[in-house]
Amino acid sequence: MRKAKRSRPTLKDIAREVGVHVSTISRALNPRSTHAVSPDLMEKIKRASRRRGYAPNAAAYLLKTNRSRTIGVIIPDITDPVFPPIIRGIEDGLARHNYVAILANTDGDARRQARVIETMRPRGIDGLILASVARHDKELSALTADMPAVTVSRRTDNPRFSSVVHDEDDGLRRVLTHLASLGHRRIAAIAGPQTVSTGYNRYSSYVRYCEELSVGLKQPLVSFARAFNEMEGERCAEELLVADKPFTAVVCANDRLAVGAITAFRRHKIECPGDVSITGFNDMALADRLSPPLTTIRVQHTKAGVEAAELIVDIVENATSEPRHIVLPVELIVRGSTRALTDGVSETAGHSRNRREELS
Amino acid sequence: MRKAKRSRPTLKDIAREVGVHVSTISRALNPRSTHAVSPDLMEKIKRASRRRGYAPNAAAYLLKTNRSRTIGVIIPDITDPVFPPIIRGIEDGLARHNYVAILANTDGDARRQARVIETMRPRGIDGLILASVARHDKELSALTADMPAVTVSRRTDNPRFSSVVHDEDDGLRRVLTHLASLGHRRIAAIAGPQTVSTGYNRYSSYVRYCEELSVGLKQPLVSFARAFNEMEGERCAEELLVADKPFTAVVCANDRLAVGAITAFRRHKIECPGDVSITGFNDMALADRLSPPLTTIRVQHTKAGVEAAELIVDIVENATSEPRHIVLPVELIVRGSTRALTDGVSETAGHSRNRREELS
DNA sequence: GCCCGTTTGGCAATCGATTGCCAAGAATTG
DNA sequence: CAATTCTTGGCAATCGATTGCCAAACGGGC
Repeated sequence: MRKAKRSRPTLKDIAREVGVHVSTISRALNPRSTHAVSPDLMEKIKRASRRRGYAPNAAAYLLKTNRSRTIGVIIPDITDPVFPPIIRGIEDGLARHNYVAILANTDGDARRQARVIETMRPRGIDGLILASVARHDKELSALTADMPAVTVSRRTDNPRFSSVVHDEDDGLRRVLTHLASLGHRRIAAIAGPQTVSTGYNRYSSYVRYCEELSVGLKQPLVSFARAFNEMEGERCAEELLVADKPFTAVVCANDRLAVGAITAFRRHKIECPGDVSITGFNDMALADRLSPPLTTIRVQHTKAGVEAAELIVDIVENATSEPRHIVLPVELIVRGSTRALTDGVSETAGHSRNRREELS
Repeated sequence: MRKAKRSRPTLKDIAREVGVHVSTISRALNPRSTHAVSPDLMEKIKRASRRRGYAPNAAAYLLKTNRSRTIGVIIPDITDPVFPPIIRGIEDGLARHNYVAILANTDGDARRQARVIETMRPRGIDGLILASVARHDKELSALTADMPAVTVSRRTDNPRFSSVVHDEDDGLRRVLTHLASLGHRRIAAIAGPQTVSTGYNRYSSYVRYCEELSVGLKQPLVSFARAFNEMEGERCAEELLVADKPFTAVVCANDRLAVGAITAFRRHKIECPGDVSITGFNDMALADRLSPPLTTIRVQHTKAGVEAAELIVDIVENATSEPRHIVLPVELIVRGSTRALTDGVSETAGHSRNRREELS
């Protein structure tokens, strides 16, 4: 049973070629133990290993050292346009340190999340990057008890996880200040799921800044989405309409909700931005090509991914224990979906719809 | 130096617990050698390993068997909306067989592609799924000479790769038949990069069906994009306009090119679908929410990913040598970006623009 | 010329699972 | 009852790299 023909060279092969023991080769190639090898031998070994294209066998390395240079990346659903840029950033960041990513989708389902983590664990991943965390998730804490982990784009209430998030609060401040400056005084909201930090934080900030700027409604008009997608955006928009309270603008917890809301309003002949101003959050791909182009908050998704990668690598390599939290600044992008409230237009979205229905 | 406290149980642990040799445990747990273990011992072993939560150490398994149950997935850029659904399909398909995916982006760059393959190889990947291949790529053939590989969504001229692609030809036939039925007789094209099979095939089919249906221009009016993105779509649309030949419709090689074209035409006050009908390809996310909603070809991205995963697993596990090629059917989705040529409108996009310029 | 300290490099155990080979005991047969 | 076959399960080598420990070899000081 001979060795497969084209199999990659091993330490032993290089050792045979140079004429020394494998352990010497190992030490020569490992920066931490270089001192134990004479310079000229060193040179010979380096040349030989380069010539033969030697690369250490990852399995053997992992088996011996328990370090795989592999990070598990867990996201709800890669087809949600928020995640690709994050993942891209993660991969670029990991690649800088010669790490690779194993990816898995959970669809936001805790059972699936448990399954994928258990699939990854025996593969010896060094750590996890979680883009899927809910605010409370004790199971997750148990599952990852012995593993470095950082959350990206979201946070969890477990203080042991490091995190990279966007400045949601500042985003809402900018959005509401912008709407206020356009004259809007009755601003409704389509909030995201309150089980994840983004949904929760954006909603809290909305409430706070509405009050500070006095631009909310007396009895707040908010509809809560059960997911960050267009369908829920449509449903919530309908819900706002049936409340029959006048509003002139709607702050949505993300772009996809905004897209759904615009569609639903349009069905009721309430046009954006003519009859109602709508804002999103994220500045996802194509947000500028929609009709109308979306006024939204641009967040640094790719950067967040890169930072998360750097963070996890640092934790893994330096056994950093103190969790760190990075907050990335955001930017307001004003496009066509928001418009100044003109004096002539006293009618509001909430009312126009009802009047129309009475007529028909 | 004691063993780390919470480290996962190994075969040895289970063996000690049941009171037999590790090799017996191994055989009992491995379906292929079950016959060599008595039923009741079998039962005891299964119970014990389940109770302790035993999972084989992937590194040891890989080291010994050279099988990692890991597939490398190489794509140009995950932030291009075509790829997420493919990747999703791949992961779901792989998960069914207990495989995982390692992901890497190449940005279509051959050097990066070589680098990522060389990063993956020592990790013992069992095979590759390539979404990034160019039509000709001899380097790739060399890099992957000893590795199972399938291409998805694209093909390469190397016949040894299995592939999963969409029926591009039928897509173009449907698009052109649709436009012809709307009365269009001068149909221009924005073709994709001819270095990849999708760009090349779609263009060839466009040429062929234009002729068959006699809906092309006498001297064909085609602009070639250097990449499948909005910017190139804009550039190509401009290029079509300067040619100063009348056309009433533009067939674009994918949705992003179409989006760019619509933007560029609009800049010239040529409205879609009023002045020109435009079609895309892929039916990417949000294609239905654009203005105008895009008439396009829906392809089964997720299915393609799943099929590619099934294919590579089959090749890996059964050492299938005969390459297989799967072609998935496509579907025409008619939306707002195409419109019947009304008799009243004799004016064409190519001309209207010039007249306008003369006036101004 | 002897002793001691420092390099330099080899030996061998180890990580965890797989598997060919062998042996003991059980079962079958004549 | 003896001989033979079958079942069951243990032994030990192996995959490739790492690393603690030990032993030459070498140089310098007295």
